[in-house]
Amino acid sequence: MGEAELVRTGGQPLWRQLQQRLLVRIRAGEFDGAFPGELALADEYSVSRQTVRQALRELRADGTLIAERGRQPRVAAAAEIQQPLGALYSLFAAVEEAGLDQHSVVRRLDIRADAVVAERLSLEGSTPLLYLERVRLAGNDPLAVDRVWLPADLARPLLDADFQHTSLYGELHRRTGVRLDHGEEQIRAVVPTRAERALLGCGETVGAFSIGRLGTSAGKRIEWRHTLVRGDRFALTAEFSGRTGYRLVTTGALAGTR
Amino acid sequence: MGEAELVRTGGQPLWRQLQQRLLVRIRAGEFDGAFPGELALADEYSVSRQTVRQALRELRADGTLIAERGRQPRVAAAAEIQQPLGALYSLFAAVEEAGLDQHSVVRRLDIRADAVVAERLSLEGSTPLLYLERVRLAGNDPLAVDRVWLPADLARPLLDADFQHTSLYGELHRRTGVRLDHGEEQIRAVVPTRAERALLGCGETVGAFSIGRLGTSAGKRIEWRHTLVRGDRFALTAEFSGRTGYRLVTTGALAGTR
DNA sequence: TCCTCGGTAATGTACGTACATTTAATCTAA
DNA sequence: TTAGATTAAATGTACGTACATTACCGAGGA
Repeated sequence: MGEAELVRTGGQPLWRQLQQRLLVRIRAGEFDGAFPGELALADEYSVSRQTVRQALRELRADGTLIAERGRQPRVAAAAEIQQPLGALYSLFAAVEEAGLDQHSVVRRLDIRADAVVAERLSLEGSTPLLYLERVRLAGNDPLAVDRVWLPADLARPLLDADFQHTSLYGELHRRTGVRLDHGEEQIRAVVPTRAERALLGCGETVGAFSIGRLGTSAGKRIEWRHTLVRGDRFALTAEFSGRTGYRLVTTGALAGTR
Repeated sequence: MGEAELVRTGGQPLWRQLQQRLLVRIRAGEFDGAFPGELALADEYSVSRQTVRQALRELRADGTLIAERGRQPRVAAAAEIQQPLGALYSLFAAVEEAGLDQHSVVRRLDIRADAVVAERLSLEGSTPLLYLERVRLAGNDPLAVDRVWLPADLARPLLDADFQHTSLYGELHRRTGVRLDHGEEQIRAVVPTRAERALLGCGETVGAFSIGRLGTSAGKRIEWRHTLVRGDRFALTAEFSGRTGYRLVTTGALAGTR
């Protein structure tokens, strides 16, 4: 609970101390059932309701908490804040939008160790990883080569899944309850090697996006992914302004095979 | 001024009515000199200071207003809302961060007409455009080829500017008062042509980003830009989460010449 | 069984007060 | 003239109160 008293002299305002304490408790899952009301918190921490409201203000604004009149306030489930995430989402949404059939050819699905990838996931070099390698097709033509590594102790239930038509993230969530909530990616422009060109079925004059992605769930590194996307069939489209920042857009991002 | 009294019975809370009135006055430019303090507003509209604070809260959060302790609050000039914008900003910030000298070789700076570009800017095909073509260097090595078209009636004052060391946007703002506030860009992965490779000084196995950008100011299309960036020296790095959305990051995005 | 009517609990709104902290301008004295 | 002290003005923090509004649930009646 809120053992140590809030300090009223310290450099930090009461409401921010309270906010931080609450964040800790939220992340610990203490409030997964029900979040206490403003009055209850004011009582527990011996501060005024206004101070509690100030503490909750940002948490509500950023979606961590959901509170409505008359209702029991609650901690937002990760699912409720889920949004389209990342350049790859943008890619597959574009395929969807273009009305193209979307399926994959699974080239590898096994358990293996890879020291380089393990390190990226903050794991021991010998840790077994589930490895999935697919060629992704839009319509009948190859669009991307996609390779994913997940910790095997988490992802083993995926070993017998059929990834020709199902999405990795959907299957991961269905079978393990885990969902990506954060990630970083690095996008490069490259010239595919001959082997890659063969897989993608494209000529020498076609560039490609090389996208590396580190996905995390609840602060834990869950996924390393590398995707090579044909540059002649896909463009990243973005929109930005001072107010809204940078936002990926899906419209018109996909081209037919030339 | 705030003639009509706020209605205390209506469906809308006092603070929202106040917020809307203030927005109207802000947009009319009434507060361009100085924005009144909370107490002054409370007095003028006969509401409590808390109500005024609630009304101002969102305006401050979204950057419309700037208020700090002790200071005269003010309406944010368009410039102050300016944020790092777009993949190109990300590129040049990365150069800056790497401590590399940044300059350009100006290959063209003239007035010309281009029907294709004019159409993108929603202009007549024969409308004269200012055209600037530069090779941008980081350190001593070419990093990108940058071509910009601006409507000549706006950008003519830039004709005698020296773009070896000054930025287009800075110069545009200084000489015309116009500043980009919104834009769309499309990013492709391509293989540079032989001519482009010569300009960029890179080999056959190097890919490139092809970035097209349409920049607007106050809803008017101001700029069409095309930039070709060496893929071996630059990567787009992004971070995303359900909370924050998609955000470009500059750290570590730039590599030295291999 | 269903439905209405309260009661309860939660947030929303709005008022009030007091004092702390920061900044900028002004005044004063060396 | 300049450095320092004072003052005014602004927001920040924190407390208090009261009542309105909404959602849920349970009890009692038709």
